Amino acid sequence: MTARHQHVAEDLRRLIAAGTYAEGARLPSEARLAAHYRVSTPTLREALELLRAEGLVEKFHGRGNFVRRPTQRITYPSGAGDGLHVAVSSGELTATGELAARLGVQPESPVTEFVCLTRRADSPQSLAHVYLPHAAAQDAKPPADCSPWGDDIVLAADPAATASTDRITARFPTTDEAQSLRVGGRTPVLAIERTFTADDGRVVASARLVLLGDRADVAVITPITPIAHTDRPEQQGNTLGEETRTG
Amino acid sequence: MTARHQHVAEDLRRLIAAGTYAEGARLPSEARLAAHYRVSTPTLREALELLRAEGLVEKFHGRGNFVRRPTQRITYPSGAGDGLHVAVSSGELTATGELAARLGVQPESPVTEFVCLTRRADSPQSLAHVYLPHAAAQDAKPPADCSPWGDDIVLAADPAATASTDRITARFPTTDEAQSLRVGGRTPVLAIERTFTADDGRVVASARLVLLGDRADVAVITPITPIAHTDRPEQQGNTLGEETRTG
DNA sequence: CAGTGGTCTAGACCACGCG
DNA sequence: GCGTGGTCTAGACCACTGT
Repeated sequence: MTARHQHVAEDLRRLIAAGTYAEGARLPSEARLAAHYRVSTPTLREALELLRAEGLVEKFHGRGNFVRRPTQRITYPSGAGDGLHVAVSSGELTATGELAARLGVQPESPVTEFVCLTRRADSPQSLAHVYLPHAAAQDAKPPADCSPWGDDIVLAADPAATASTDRITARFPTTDEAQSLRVGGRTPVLAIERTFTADDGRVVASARLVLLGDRADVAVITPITPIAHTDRPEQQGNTLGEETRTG
Repeated sequence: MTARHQHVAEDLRRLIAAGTYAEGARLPSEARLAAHYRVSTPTLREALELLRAEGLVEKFHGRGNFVRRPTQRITYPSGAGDGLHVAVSSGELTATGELAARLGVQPESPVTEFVCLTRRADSPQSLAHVYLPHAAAQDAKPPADCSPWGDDIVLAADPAATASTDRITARFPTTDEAQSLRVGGRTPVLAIERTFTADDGRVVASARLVLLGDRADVAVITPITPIAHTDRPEQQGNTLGEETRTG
């Protein structure tokens, strides 16, 4: 814990908190910082990596390290806050095995994909991929304004959707996700696999939401069912196969 | 993307998947691996760091790198799976500002803390801290067997608890959490701040759950309320102040 | 004690961004 | 072209583990 890079990170945190390095400002170059703290460049980079993972700084190749603007946390699903801008794009693809299984359609079926990238003041906040069976997506077009999670798209395409099942986990972003969200590959994200179902259990749509761990929350209210804890796990549906590895 | 350490990591992944390095087996020492791949030790360590973050290997200072046993994912809240062992300990402390605010008690009030560490086959799976106002915890003692999330403890202490509000995010573990869960500080975890409430809205207990991102899921079923997305965020309670920074 | 990982150095060379 | 970050090297020394 008395590692050099920890000390450097600590000092930089202090300076950022004190406002010496203001929000949005560029930090001195890594070479300068390394000279100032009398550490080698890898050590200094390690310190910056810590700050980046904490969401305090943002790096840009060829430009420098910048103090990230403090961001209010967004709370899902209420989507708290103004100033959110959602950019939606759409495309066609054919369902591969996993997606087809989730949607309950034949593999190779045509599927419409909507991608919702939410920003606040140019800072990416969340990324949502919504998958609709082609048939349902007939009259669905990318709305100019929609919720960050694409719920509107699903409801517009198929109002029969009455519930969603979320499977939430924490992981690192894929390369694409990291690029879209403008973070490094080592910033933890909240990943939500969402399945929209109708009353009869039919799957209406599937979505994958990726939120930045340091900018987003998910809020959930659960009724407490005093179930004996020694039960076998048959209480609520999770018929997806158990995974063994994180890929 | 053709970085040396990526190539090394890829090859090691392949060897692990192929069973050349079996589950639980020790990998060759970092020096040997570095020599074999003709890279420097920092580069090789970078590759191992990737695998560790993915949950494929586990490092032990002075002993070596080991292939981690594949672990089934636990799905919360059903707690799917047998073979879970929950160790419970308890203690007393006085509520500091944040905790007192969550529990709705005066700062410096006495609070009973329960810590539940869940393991499967000696592998830590989750860590739960449950906080009960001292008064309610009178007749609550650490049960020999309880749910991994400590729900039982809360219900035993105060059966009035009827709902819980969860605030879920993704982050890195604190030093303590990393130690308890036997992972590095750079493995993403799912952190859940849980508030138990009674019908009248009174806060009964508060809990902090930490799950390993690569070993756990949270499953949530939500009814869809077709709320206009342009609403102001007044729909569901989140009276906690908005945070601006991840600490 | 010997072997292992943990951390660090003082450079080097390459790739990107911007003027 | 110049300054920036991205990656890598070939060592060094320290701390921990087990015999």
